Amino acid sequence: MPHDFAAILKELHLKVTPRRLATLAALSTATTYVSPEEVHKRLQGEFARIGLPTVYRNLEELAAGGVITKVLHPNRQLYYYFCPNRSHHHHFVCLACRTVEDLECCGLEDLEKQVGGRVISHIVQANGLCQACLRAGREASA
Amino acid sequence: MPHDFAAILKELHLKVTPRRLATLAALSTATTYVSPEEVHKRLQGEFARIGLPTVYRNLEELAAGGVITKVLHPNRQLYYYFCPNRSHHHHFVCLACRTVEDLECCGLEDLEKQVGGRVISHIVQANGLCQACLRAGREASA
DNA sequence: ATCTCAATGGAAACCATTTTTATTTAACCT
DNA sequence: AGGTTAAATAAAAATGGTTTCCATTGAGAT
Ligand SMILES: [Mn+2]
Ligand SMILES: [Mn+2]
Ligand SMILES: [Zn+2]
Ligand SMILES: [Zn+2]
Repeated sequence: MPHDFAAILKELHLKVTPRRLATLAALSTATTYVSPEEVHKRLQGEFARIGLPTVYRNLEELAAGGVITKVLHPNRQLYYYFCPNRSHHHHFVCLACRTVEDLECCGLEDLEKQVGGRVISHIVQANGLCQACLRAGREASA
Repeated sequence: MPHDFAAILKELHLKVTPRRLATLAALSTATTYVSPEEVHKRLQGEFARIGLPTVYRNLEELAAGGVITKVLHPNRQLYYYFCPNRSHHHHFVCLACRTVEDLECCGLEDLEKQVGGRVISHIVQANGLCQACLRAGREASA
C-alpha cells in the first residue's frame, strides 16, 4: 500500500502542495539518506521552477513533524531519510553507500529518567560502514 | 589535583604549545559548553595574536583525541566541553544555560551489536532544560 | 468567484568553518 | 647552546551549506 502523503501533510496542518508531495515521494523511494541539494536536483526534473529554499523549508517542516528523520553526518552536512518504521527507534548510517539500518531503541527512556530537567530532544545515531561496504572495501566518504 | 595538560598533549602526539595549554585551561575551567568563537575571545585576553582557525584546529584535534567532547546543538553550531569523567558516557545539555549533565551509557554496546557492519562513531545526546532553568522559567536559546 | 494567508522563487545575505600560504616555533639531535 | 625539521600558527580569503527577504503565487475556505 502506498503512503497517503496528502493525509500526512494534512495531519501536520501543512497545505498539500505539488512540491511537498513530490518531496515525500522522492524521499520515500530513495534507498538512502539524501541531501537537500539532491532533493532539489530531483525535483528539477518535475518542476520548471523549484527553489532551494523551498526544499530546505519543506524538509525541515517534515522533520519537525516526525515524518522524516535527520541524519547528522560527520561532515556536518544535514541529510534526510524517510523511514517507514513508525515506532520510536534510531539509525545506523553507512558513511560509504548512505544506506540506513534501524536500531531498536535501547534504554533511552532510562536515560531521560536520569535527567534532572526536561528533555526536549535527543539524538542517537551510529555511523560506520555497512556489511556490504565493509566486504567491498569501500571507504567512508566526505 | 590539577590536570597535567602537557602530558595529555604528549600522549596525543601533539606539540605542547602555549595556545593548546591555554585552550585546555579555558575549557576545563568553563562550567558550560563553549563555542570556538568564545574560546577565541578568551584566548585573545592571553595572546596578542591568536587566530580563529588555530582555535578550530586545536579543538578538533582535542576532540578527536577524546580529551574534550563535542556538543551538537540544535542550532547546528558546534560546541565543546571538557568533561573530567573519563569513563564512556554521554550528556544531557541545557539549551538555556549550557550546563552539562552526565548520562550513564545505556545499552549502546547492545546497539552496536545490532549493526551488520562496522561502527566508526556514534552520537548520544539529550537536549533540554536543566532543573534550574526549568524552575526559573528560562527558555531554550538559539 | 472571492478571499486570505500560507507557500514559493529568486536573489542576496549570512556566517560558521575551512583552505591557503608564508612565517614562526616546539621538539629533537648534536 | 646551536642547528634542523616538521608541526603549529596568523592572516586573509574563500567556501558553501543554510537562511533571510520580499514580491508573487496558490491552496483551502466561504
Ligand atoms: Mn528507521
Ligand atoms: Mn560528561
Ligand atoms: Zn554501505
Ligand atoms: Zn540550564
